[in-house]
Amino acid sequence: MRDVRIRDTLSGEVKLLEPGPDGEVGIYACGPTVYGPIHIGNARPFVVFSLLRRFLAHEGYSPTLVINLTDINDKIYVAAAAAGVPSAEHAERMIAAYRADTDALGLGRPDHEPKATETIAPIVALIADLVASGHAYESSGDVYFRVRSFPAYGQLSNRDPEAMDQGEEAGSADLKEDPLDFALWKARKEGEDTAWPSPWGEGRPGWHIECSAMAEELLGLDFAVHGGGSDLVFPHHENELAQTEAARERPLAKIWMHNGMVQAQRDRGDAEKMAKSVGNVFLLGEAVRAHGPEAVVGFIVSGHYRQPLAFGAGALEEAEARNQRIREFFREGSDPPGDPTPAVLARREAFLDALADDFNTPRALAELFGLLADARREPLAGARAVAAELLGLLGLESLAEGRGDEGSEEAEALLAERERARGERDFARADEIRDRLGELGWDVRDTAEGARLVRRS
RNA sequence: GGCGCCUUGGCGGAGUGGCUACGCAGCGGCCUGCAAAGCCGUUUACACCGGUUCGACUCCGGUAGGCGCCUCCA
Repeated sequence: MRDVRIRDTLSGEVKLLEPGPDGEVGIYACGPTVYGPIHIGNARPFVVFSLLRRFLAHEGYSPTLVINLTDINDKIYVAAAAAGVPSAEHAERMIAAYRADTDALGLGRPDHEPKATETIAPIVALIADLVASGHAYESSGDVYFRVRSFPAYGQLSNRDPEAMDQGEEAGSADLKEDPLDFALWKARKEGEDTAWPSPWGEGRPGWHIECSAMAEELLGLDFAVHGGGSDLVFPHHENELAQTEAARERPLAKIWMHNGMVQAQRDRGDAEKMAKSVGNVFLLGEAVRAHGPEAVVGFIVSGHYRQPLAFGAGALEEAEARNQRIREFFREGSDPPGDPTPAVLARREAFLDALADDFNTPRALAELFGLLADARREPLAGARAVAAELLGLLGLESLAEGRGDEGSEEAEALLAERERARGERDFARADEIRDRLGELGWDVRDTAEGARLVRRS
C-alpha cells in the first residue's frame, strides 16, 4: 500500500490521502443532473473517479465510491414538459440512458448511486438541524441557508463574500434575508409535478443540500475525497461544505478533488468548455458507438485529470491509434518464462508511483509505453503480465485481450490461396487476394512463421 | 470588475533548476517480392520582455493571449 497524494482544492496543496481504520477510503463524486444524455465532458469525472477507486483497491485500500444522481431539478421539469411526460418518468429515462452510456465504458458501477428523490428524509432532517441551530430560516415555505452565520464561507473557492456579485434567482429576492443566502428547500410551485412533505410545507430540496445529505448517509463525515468537475467548486461545493460544517461542526471531506473541463476545440488556442448550453457537445453514447469504449477512456486518461483536456477533431482517432499500438504488443510474441525482470518491475513501480502522485495518468501511460518498447526490443519475462495489470488501472484491460483474429473459412481459404500464389511467385495474384481480404476486413501479415490474418481495426 | 488556472516541438500531452517524457502525424532508413507490423534515425519545443543564478523551459516580476468560476453546469 503506497502513499497516495491528491491535490486538495481547499488548501491548494497536494495532500496525503488518509484512509480510515481498515484502509477505508470514502469517495463522493458529484454525478449528473439527469435531464438529458451525457457528453464526453460529463464522462470525465465518472472515468477519473472510477479509476481512482481501482487504483486504491489495487494498492490495498478499501475504497467506496459514491456517485450521485440529481433527479430533482428545474431543468428536469423543463425537459419533461418539452417531452410531454411526467418529470419523474423523464428522470428515470435519463438515468437509464446514463447507466447504459457509462456501462458501455466497461469500468463497472460505483458502489452507490444515490438519488435525491430517495434521500428526502435525511435531507429534511439535515435542513431541520440547520434551522434549529440558526444557520437556516424559513420564508414563505422556502428555507434558506444563512450564509453570514458561517464565517468560513468562501474558503473552498477562495472568494470573499463581500465581493461577490450576488446574482439573484428570480423571485426569491424578497424572501431572503441576504442576497448571499441560498435555498435549502423550495416550496412547491405551479407546474411542478413532484413534491414532498416537510415541516415547512410541500416542496423539494435545493440542489446543494442533497449532496450533503447523501454523502453523510453513505460515507459519514470527514471522509477521504469529495470530488467533481471544477465547475462545481462554486457555488455547489462551497455550499455543501458550508451546510455540513455548519450543521455538524465537522468537516465534510478531507480532500476536495476537482477535474478540469473537457474543452471543445475548433482550432489551436480556440477552445471552450463543452457544455450543453453552448451546444458544442459530443455525446458519450455516440462516441462509444463510433470509436469504442477504449478510445473514450484512452482519450480521458491521456491528460492529467486536473488540466483542461482538448477535444478536437481526431481526438478519439488518435486515442484509437494509441490503443492499437498497445493491442499489437499483445498480438505479437509472448513473454519468456520466469519472474518479471528488474526492468519490468522498474517500469511497474514508475507507473504506480505516477498514479500515487496526484493520479498522473499521462505519466503512467508513458511508463507503460516505455515497458512495451523495452519488451519489444528484447523479450522480457513478465512484460505482458505486468502490462496487462497496469492497463487495468487505466480501464484499458480489454486491449490486452486481443480481438478475435480467427478468420472465417472463406478468409482462411483466401489466405491459403495467396500463399500458393506467393509460392509460385505470382505476386499479382497474391496482391489481388490480399486486396480481397482487405475488403473482407482483414490485414495480412507475412511473418517469419508464415502469413497471418489480422482483424482490421 | 473579482478569484483561480494556463501558454511546451505539425497535433495531443507530461515533467524538471543543468540529463530522451510519452503518444499521434510527417520524413529517411532497416526488414519485406511489395506491403503490414516492428525496429533505428529524424524535424535545434518550452508565448514575449526583464530579473535571480555558474546555469532557467523549470524560480521571481511584468507584457500579451487563452481558459474556468462568479447564474444551471462534470
